[in-house]
Amino acid sequence: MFRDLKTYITQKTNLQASDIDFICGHFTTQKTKRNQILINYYDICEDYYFINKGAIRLFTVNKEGLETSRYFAFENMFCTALPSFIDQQPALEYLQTIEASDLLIISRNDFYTLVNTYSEFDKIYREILELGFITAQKRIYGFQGFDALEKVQWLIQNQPNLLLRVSNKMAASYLGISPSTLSRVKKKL
Amino acid sequence: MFRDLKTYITQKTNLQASDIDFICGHFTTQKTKRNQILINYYDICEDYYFINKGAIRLFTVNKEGLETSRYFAFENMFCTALPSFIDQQPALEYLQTIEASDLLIISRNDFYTLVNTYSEFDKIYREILELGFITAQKRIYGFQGFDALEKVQWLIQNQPNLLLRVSNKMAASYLGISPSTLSRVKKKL
DNA sequence: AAAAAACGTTGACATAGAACAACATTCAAT
DNA sequence: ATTGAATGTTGTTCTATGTCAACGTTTTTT
Repeated sequence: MFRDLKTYITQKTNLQASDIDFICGHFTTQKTKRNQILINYYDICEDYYFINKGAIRLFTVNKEGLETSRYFAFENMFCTALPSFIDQQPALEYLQTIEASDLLIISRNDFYTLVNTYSEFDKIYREILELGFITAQKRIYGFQGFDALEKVQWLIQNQPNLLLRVSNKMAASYLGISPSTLSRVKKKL
Repeated sequence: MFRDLKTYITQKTNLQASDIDFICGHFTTQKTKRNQILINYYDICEDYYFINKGAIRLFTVNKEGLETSRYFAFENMFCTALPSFIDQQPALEYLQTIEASDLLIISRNDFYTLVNTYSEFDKIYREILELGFITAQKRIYGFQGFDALEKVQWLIQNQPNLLLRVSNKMAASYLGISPSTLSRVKKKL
């Protein structure tokens, strides 16, 4: 149950097995169906999720009812509506499993307690933030001035899983292009 | 000289004056002219900058020689080419003062030493990362599916300083629109 | 103060990609 | 296995915005 999380923590820290067990003890499990909503638009995010199996999408819906996908997370990744988790403001976005998934869940309180208790766990959080920051940066900069074809090529380079695991529609809304354009571009590759 | 930095740290931590003095002792000062390059494209970023006075732009130049602006920082903000600072890879971007500026500089080594020595300083770094992450997110999501007018309105809402402090050209390259379009859009506001 | 360079504005034109629609295909639930 | 719904594809049309160029204005340099 905690096998993958233990591996994850072991790889990233020097914590002892007993500490890792203690940390894992703060997580509960949840099995979800496909397309199950974990966080709603006006929810204040209270949990951090670790994906044992499955995939999570972060997306929002604009006033015209159009969905835009913000982020996708897969196995062995931590994922949540981080701005809301940090600031405790309404998420203004949805968190949704897009495949039947096995999740490990830790509450915000427990998470920050661990961060403040174990400097090694703090390092994990720091790494998540650093990585999240870099990923977000790359995405901004990768897309700046790119046309549709270049965006798709960038995606294949930088997140090759994504096009294989999610629908064209979702990928298109992640790239900020229309599904038709994505369809046309794919033929040119 | 360290007045603003001391205020900054005092506001964000519970550190004693003596600790704050010790921390400030790791910073050196630098006065720069307008348009002075702090970090070059292939540099590995070794320093963190705190802006006492002035403004810094993070930008890159694509293969066609076109500049795109990535980030602007002003007084009382920390700023660097963070991905390179974190990973010690070539920056692939430039850091440049866009006004005559007074900077405080701390080396990466000293910075991480402080982060690992003072849990309170670690919190500052964590806040920088959290804030950087949220800002980057907001920028991605704020721009997704926005037309030129909406982008400018977003900018006025979220970073009102920016349009006042930087040239149209730089603002346009930050928004991912052409200077002509920005000029036209501004008339409609 | 003069000259040069950079920047901002505006018009005319070109174009990538959105929108819409029709049809084909795949998926998912019973 | 069958059926209905969601997704993917492709053609046509339309629009926002880029590009280019000309001109005016501001800034920088000498």
